[in-house]
Amino acid sequence: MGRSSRADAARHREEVVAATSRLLRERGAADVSVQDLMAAAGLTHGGFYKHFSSKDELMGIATGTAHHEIQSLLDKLLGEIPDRAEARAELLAQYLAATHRDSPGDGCSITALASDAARGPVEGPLRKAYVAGLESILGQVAEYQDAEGGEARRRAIVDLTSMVGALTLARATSGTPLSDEILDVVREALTAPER
Amino acid sequence: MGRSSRADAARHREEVVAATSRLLRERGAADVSVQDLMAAAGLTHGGFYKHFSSKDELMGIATGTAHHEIQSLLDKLLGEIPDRAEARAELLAQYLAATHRDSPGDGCSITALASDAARGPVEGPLRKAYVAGLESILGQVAEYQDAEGGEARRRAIVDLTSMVGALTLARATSGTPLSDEILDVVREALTAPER
DNA sequence: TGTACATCAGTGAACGCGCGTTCACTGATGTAC
DNA sequence: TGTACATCAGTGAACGCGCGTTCACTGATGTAC
Repeated sequence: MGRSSRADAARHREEVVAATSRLLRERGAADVSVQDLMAAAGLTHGGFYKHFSSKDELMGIATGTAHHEIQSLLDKLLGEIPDRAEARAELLAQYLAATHRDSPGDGCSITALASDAARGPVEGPLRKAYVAGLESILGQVAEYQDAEGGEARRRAIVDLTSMVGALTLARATSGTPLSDEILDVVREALTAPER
Repeated sequence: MGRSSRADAARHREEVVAATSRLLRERGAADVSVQDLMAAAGLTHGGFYKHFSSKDELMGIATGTAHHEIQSLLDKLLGEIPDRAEARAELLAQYLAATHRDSPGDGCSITALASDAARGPVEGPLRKAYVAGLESILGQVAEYQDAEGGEARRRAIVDLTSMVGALTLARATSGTPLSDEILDVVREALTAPER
């Protein structure tokens, strides 16, 4: 084989992180192996530790990458739709959709990684990155609310918990009629005019 | 050692199922081992297959046991408080509490096992038991609503998704101020008078 | 009630497997002159 | 620009480990008479 150029090595690292960000959301930390992740960049597993100090460290890095991807989408959507209420309705429509339910790999990291964050070690890299990202995303969801300050934050918490709960249950029941029903009912309830 | 009596064997089986029901909710299916579960009944791992055909089968049985435990609690609470609105408020108070967040082992199986159901095989015993229990529990939560028929079901879906989302995020952030904030904000939002 | 024997719950060693991590090695890349 | 050498990204075998599952065995329990 022989040594790769610095540019190639940097590209390999990025490919591994990107693949991890996707597979981590799809399968969870326990079900992605170092071998899988390196293979995603066309490499064998041995060189892993030239890039990362441990699997745990990569889990933290990839959690941050996944969160940043979602934060970009939130920023983009709010930038495209000036009216807050409309932007919020569009966010809910995209979030509580069958497409989102069926592609966790490029979907919301808050929902996809919640159980890994809850069950992993409190001081672990994944948990730390998860919590930091959640705080940021909560701030972004608050900007979608037709309110300011504490009230905007409270509404953001209510919106986000409903979104996470609905997507979580829709995924747990996917393939059954209940799954679509959950998405539809919650989306309609959250966008009902009396709110 | 020698053979155990039928009564002892039946007790052992029950102990293993009970321990699984608890540990499964705490750690998830991948992080409970056959050895752990047998040890909980004071046994060694070898005899496991005298009781169950596979670890997967036990995961399905224990999911059902956990669901039944929650269903009993829901029944009991509704039986004790005649007024539906009061019963619902009490349910929300108990569900969205630090105590519940901190003891997943005897807490809501819908929240605790959602990611195992979502990530496991669609035709696996755990997923099947999970979905069946979710339908039943949804029916019970509908009885807490001040409405009938489709409207009661819709409100139950909204309540349950909020409860699941809030508990999930509170657990993912436990130990931080945000965790308590999520429980408080969602509980207050769901029990606000204008609802 | 007592005896002989079959049953089978539980034991503990063994199996193949995949995991995260380590390491001696290879050889193209990067650097010093 | 060309050459000599040091660097280090990637390889693939090896490590110890815990897993789910199998199995020959033990000996108390359950049953038939």
